[in-house]
Amino acid sequence: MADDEKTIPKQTVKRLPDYLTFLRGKAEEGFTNISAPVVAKGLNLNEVQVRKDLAAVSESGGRPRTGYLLRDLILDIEKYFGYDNVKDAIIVGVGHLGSALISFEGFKNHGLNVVAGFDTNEKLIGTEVHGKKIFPIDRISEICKNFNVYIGIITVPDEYAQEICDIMVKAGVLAIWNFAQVHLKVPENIIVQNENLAASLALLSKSIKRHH
Amino acid sequence: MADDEKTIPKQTVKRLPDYLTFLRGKAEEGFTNISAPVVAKGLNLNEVQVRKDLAAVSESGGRPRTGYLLRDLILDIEKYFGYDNVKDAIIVGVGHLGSALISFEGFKNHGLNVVAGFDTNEKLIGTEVHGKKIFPIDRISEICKNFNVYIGIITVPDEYAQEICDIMVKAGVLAIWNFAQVHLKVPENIIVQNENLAASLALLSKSIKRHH
DNA sequence: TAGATTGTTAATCGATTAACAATC
DNA sequence: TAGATTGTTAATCGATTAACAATC
Repeated sequence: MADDEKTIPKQTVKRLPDYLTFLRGKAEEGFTNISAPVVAKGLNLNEVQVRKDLAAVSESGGRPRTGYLLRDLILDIEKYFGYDNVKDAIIVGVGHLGSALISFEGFKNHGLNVVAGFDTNEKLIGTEVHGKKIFPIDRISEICKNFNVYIGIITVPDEYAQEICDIMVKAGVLAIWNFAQVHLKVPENIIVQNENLAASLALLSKSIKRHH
Repeated sequence: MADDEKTIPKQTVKRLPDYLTFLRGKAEEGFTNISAPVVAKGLNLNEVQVRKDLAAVSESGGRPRTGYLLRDLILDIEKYFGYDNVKDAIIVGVGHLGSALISFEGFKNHGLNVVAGFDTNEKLIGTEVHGKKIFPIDRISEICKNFNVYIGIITVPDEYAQEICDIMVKAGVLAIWNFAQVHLKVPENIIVQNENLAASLALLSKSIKRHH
């Protein structure tokens, strides 16, 4: 079987979602074509960088003078991320952050679907939060396996994060999005992405210091 | 006045919050010393990289064989980020995500303090969400100026994000943490950090594809 | 045609990793 | 002393930017 997917540089992959958001906005405004220089200006990036990024992901390429067909370009990026087949995820920990994420509209646009929430809180179990059912922790494995869920989101307090992580791994979860401020120990083949919100904000506030 | 702060590479700065979280955990476990190889193993990073990172931020340096004094190292990182003087921030948009962030415990550990929330919802105005008062949008400027708030968090629906951004800039906000999926237009001197949660999750789910 | 834009090759830049001497 | 660890210099790697020919 051919490896028909070009290897796209890591940094480029990180920028693709931003391009996608920007391009979708332009499409809504009624544009049908878009050029690299316009995208670069809009997102405050280097022109050549954008050109290379778009070239890397675009199947049909752009045309001198007119640029890219906006619709095709959007489809190419969506295809790269596999948005054609929606992926399911579970959220464990339906506190403030967890329930905010359950209801997060933005996921839809990126081919993601939260199928269920899990919590230890008896009052929550059996109820629905923003239309998603909440189950007890001990049903994680069963539900993940039945519904082929490979993505887990951890929004429990720090001290329970590792425990939940272990349960997820046993349940067949392959990728974990971790909001707890804990470094999770996982087998080699499992991918963990730590979302340290406080750290992000700290970095932002740090950047003020320099200018001020 | 001396530029007594070494310029630390951008990528190193990004890792510092992770070191901090890890080191604090080790301190709680009762360790008094820590070496670069231990940190590297714990966070799955290259040993030399950690050594360079720690050397960049540590004032007193480490010692062969014993490593760094854990307490000092933590203080050095905290000092670098300026955690000695807590910084205030406001949140505009007290929906699910906004109210989750208001209550987010993690901010404390990073020298950040949310002083107030703002919303258009009449039912919310005047109430408290997790102990923070909610004000109407038209009081953003007054409150930011009175309390010297330079950090703004945007958690409103996409279509209002630019409008809120403009109000913040006029109110003297210097750094904006944007959760809306919109590219904000700001003057040159204002820093915007986009937190595209859906995109992060998309990247994570993408990484599964490769291994699976 | 003239000019804007693409795609690509080459040059630069910064970050990571390797190698190693110095130290306790 | 032997061995682990630091700090630093050099080599490698990857990403960004510059330069430019090809194209419509």
